[in-house]
Amino acid sequence: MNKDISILLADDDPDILEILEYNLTKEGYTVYTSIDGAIAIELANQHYPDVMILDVMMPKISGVDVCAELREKKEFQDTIIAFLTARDDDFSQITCYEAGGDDFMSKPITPKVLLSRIKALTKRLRNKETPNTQIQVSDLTIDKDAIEVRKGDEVINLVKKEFELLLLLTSKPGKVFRRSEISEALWSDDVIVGDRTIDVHIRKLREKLGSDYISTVTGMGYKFND
Amino acid sequence: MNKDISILLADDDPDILEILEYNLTKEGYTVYTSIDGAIAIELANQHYPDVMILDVMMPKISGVDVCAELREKKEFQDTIIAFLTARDDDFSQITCYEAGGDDFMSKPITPKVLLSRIKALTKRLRNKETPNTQIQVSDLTIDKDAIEVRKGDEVINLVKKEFELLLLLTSKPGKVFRRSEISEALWSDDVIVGDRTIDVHIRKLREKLGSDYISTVTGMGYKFND
DNA sequence: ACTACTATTTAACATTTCCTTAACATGTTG
DNA sequence: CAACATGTTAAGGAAATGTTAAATAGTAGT
Repeated sequence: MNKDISILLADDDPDILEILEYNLTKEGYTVYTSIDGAIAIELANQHYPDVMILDVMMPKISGVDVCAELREKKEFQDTIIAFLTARDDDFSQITCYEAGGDDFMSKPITPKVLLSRIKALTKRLRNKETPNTQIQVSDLTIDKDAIEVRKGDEVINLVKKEFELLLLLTSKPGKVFRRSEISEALWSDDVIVGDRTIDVHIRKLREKLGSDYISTVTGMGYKFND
Repeated sequence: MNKDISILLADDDPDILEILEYNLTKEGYTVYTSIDGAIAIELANQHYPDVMILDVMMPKISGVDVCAELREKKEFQDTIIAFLTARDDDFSQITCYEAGGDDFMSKPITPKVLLSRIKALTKRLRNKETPNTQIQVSDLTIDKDAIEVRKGDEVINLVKKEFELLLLLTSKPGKVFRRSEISEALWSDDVIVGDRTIDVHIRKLREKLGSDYISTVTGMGYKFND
């Protein structure tokens, strides 16, 4: 469920890293870990994680400096960066936010709290997925979103049942779908359609697409030619 | 500088309210205050603040309940809601995040820290709302801020539901939105609208915009033609 | 709280679209 | 060429959508 979200953890304490990595991985996040700021920057530039959890106190480069440096670059403008620190005083909080941090958490922190915090932070991130809505088969483009089929420039308008039937057949080009399979896929169990019904829909498809796409295998069913 | 950002504060301690209101107002935010959860909900529905800072412990309705209730409604999906509480234990933090909270702060909090926290929270808000307040689709200009649509020079006045519906459809021109999607986007989960309700809104849109923009895909839904 | 007003939803009915069927034609297989 | 499977056509009816008016909910002003 969180497969598409990656998190970079940076902390100089290997124990903390391990605990957090374990818990985040278990939730389905992709996790990168680093034990200092320099490695964190390197990993960030390599993987462009969605979320970074930075310990403020780290050898070489502090979390705040990591954040400030990355925020300079356009690629990290939308990365969510949160800080983790033992020092819970005003000064360091403000420093963190000024460096461009999005959140601030104080140690000790339980994995449970960290998780719900990360969920809150990524909630907004989540809803910009662009699933592959277009399918290419032979010279046809099937657009599931637009519920339409294009053949070159020409837009072919199919009605619901025709579209569903085409989707089924093209889901496995070359495979012969027997009538029973088609019936199962297009109609609910309690509906029993007459023998000619499927034929008629096939005919409409052939009429609209051209007669070369779908072929009949007598006694077996229909298939979409690849 | 923060003129365009409004903040709703809810806390049962008038002193805290006053201190925070003073400091936030000084920074240029528009501030609303309420001493309990009921008033907070009322004010929220009236002003649609960008940020809400809720005390968890409040008479009548708790901050968590306020958050949960508002999050039900689509209008508050993007509102930033942060909690303020004296109880800093795991349990209440998780409760807060589960209720849909974006941040969690523990009292006592200095105005300075609160300010930098709010800045971090609204940072994302700021650069998301400015650029695309106007959308161009075919020959229509949709202005999210002014809630108005222009067709050439002519201003077309849409009411709220019509506007929301148009926004949804134009968010992905060409994509067919099924009734269930439309229903989900325009109404909260607990409201079930009758079958003809969506049609009527579509009809109004066609009446006002012209009938060529929105087409029906029988059995599937509606789409905005691109 | 009352009124006037607007927005939203519903219900009833009209219309359109499309799915299914029946009847018949044509094709395919042994 | 029989027996069966599939193609074709048009028509009836079911389902989806369009339309209208009226009921209801929500808002603003007094």
